[in-house]
This record gives sequence, C-alpha cells and structure tokens, in this order.
Amino acid sequence: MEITRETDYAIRCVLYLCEKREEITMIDEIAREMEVPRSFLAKILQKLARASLVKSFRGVKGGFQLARPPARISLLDVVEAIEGEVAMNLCALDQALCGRSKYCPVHPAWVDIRKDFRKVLGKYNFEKLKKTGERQKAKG
Amino acid sequence: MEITRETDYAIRCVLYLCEKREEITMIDEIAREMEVPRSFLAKILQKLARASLVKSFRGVKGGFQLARPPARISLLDVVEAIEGEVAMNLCALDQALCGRSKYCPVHPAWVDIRKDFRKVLGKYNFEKLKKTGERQKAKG
DNA sequence: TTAAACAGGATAAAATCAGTCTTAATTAAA
DNA sequence: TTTAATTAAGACTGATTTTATCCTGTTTAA
Ligand code: SF4
Ligand code: SF4
Repeated sequence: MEITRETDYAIRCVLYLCEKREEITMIDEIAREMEVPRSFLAKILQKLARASLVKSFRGVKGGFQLARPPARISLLDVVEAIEGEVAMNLCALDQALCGRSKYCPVHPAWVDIRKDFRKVLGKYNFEKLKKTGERQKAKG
Repeated sequence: MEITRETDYAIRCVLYLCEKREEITMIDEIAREMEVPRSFLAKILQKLARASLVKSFRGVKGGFQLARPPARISLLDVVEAIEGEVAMNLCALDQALCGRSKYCPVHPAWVDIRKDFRKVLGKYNFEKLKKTGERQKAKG
C-alpha cells in the first residue's frame, strides 16, 4: 500500500529543484540538502529524466533542472515515474493478470478505485505543495 | 502501492462467506472455491477473526462465519485487517517517523490523501460488491 | 587534455512476501 | 471416554523486492 522510500526521495528531489527553478543543480547538492543517499539519488534522477520531469546536463557544470513549471508536475507524475502505473490491485491495470477477473465482483471496484486514487494524487501539484509548505511554516 | 496477494485472498474469502451467510464454512471449502492455498488461508482467517470480521468455531463441525452483515464490511475493513492502517506514506500515520515532517511541504498532503483514500475504500461494502457482480454476470 | 559531472550495469545486504509445517487446543460424535 | 475433525499459533523457508553501492564509460567546460 505504501509508496517506497525511493518515491519519497524522488518527491523531495523534485521539491528541491522547484526551489532552484532557474539553476542547474548537481546530484551532490540535492542529496546533501534533501538527505538522500547520493548514489541512490543518481538512479532516481535517471528515472525522473526518462519520465521527462527533469532535464539532465552532462559534463562539467552539468546537473539537473526541472523540465516543466512546478504547477505542471503532480504527485501522481512523480509516483508513476518511479513506481509505474498506480493501482491498488494489478487486475485494475490488466484484467488478464487474474483468471478470476471475468466473474469476480471486486474487479470492477478496483478499476473504479484506481481512477479515484489517480484523481486524488493528480490534484497535488508542486506549486500547490509549496504554498501549503509556506502556510505551515507561518503557523509554527 | 499495491495490496498484497494476502489481502486479495482475504477479500475473496469474505466474498465467499457472504454467499454462505447462514452456514459455518470450513477452510478447505473456501480455499478450494476461491483458489487460495489452504495453509495460507488459515493464517488469513486468523487475522480476519482477530479483526472481528469473521467468527471462528473450533472442533468437529467447526469453521468460519461472517461476523456482521455484508453491508457492514467494507474493502477498507478487510485491507486494514490484513495490512494494518492504510496510508500512502507512513509519515501520514505518525509524523515522528520522519525527521523532516515538521517543515516538509508534502507531509500535510499525505495526511489529506490518506483521508481521501480511506473514504474511497470505505464506500465499497460487500453488499454493494455482490450487486455489481450480479450486474456484471448479467451483461456477459 | 583534463577534471567534473552524469549514464548505465553489475552486485549485494536486508526486508518483505508468500507461503509451508508442526504441534497444540477444542469439540461433536461414536 | 475416545476418536477424528477442525481451528490456533508459531517456527521456518525460498523467492522477490527494496535499498542501496560500486565500477566503467560518456560527455563537456575550461
Ligand atoms: S480482485 Fe478479483 S479479479 Fe482482481 S485479482 Fe482479486 S480475484 Fe482477481
Ligand atoms: S520527507 Fe516529507 S513526505 Fe517524506 S516522509 Fe518525511 S515528512 Fe513525509
């Protein structure tokens, strides 16, 4: 049911790149600031890059940069970039994965639930998260 | 992100006991009909019993029976009976589990998301699932 | 040319998943 | 009162996934 730590790291990473919108940021800096193991983060950034959420630059002065504005990156985007398609039950993605699906009364429920979950996760974009964070900071 | 196979088995099991509302049903029968490994199912039924979703009867003529009407058992109940509290991120259950939670802009989002997810899963009770199943059967 | 950076693959320890097995404890019925 | 049928509980196990690390190669600014 839970997202993996890898996904949590990925979200922290996108969060950091949101702050540094204009700059190209090195793995080392992100890893240090966001408390993510450096070599693990390198892998994570590769996945984010393949999903076109970040752009990578190689060579000296290389690093990473957000590929789109924070408002156009949602938690759903990041979760699916790392973990693949979101679903509580695999049969919601492909009914052929379970031989019982044709007559299983729960199967249609998982399909619906998947839609709802994706909708909820899609609502949270990083622009919004930043604002929530600021309100939180203001409070305490 | 996914429920475990154990949870899917548990749901099948509750589904079967819904059909046999009046009777006391043996592990062997449920295991056979729902295609769940018998010895694994025995463990699963213990968890369901501890969560008061089913009643168990020992000895000759023993077996299991639903503890409440299908309308009062939801997918959320079964999922939580098997996997414990539902949450996409553990920090939504206990902010002390992550040292960053006090200033993390994503933390409040996970708390909200958890509420939404529980609400969605709570909507599906087994009375409703049975009806969906019948509609499905009628169609194809 | 060189040093700084990312890319990609191989490897591995630890944790979790998906079970099995064995030994009780309970109970209806012979 | 004995027996056979049934669940309860916990130890154990192999496979898979998670959570990384390390090494070699490629790219690029200076
Ligand atoms: S919900 Fe039904 S169809 Fe989906 S995996 Fe479980 S048994 Fe199969
Ligand atoms: S970093 Fe934020 S979202 Fe991730 S676990 Fe910690 S508090 Fe929760």
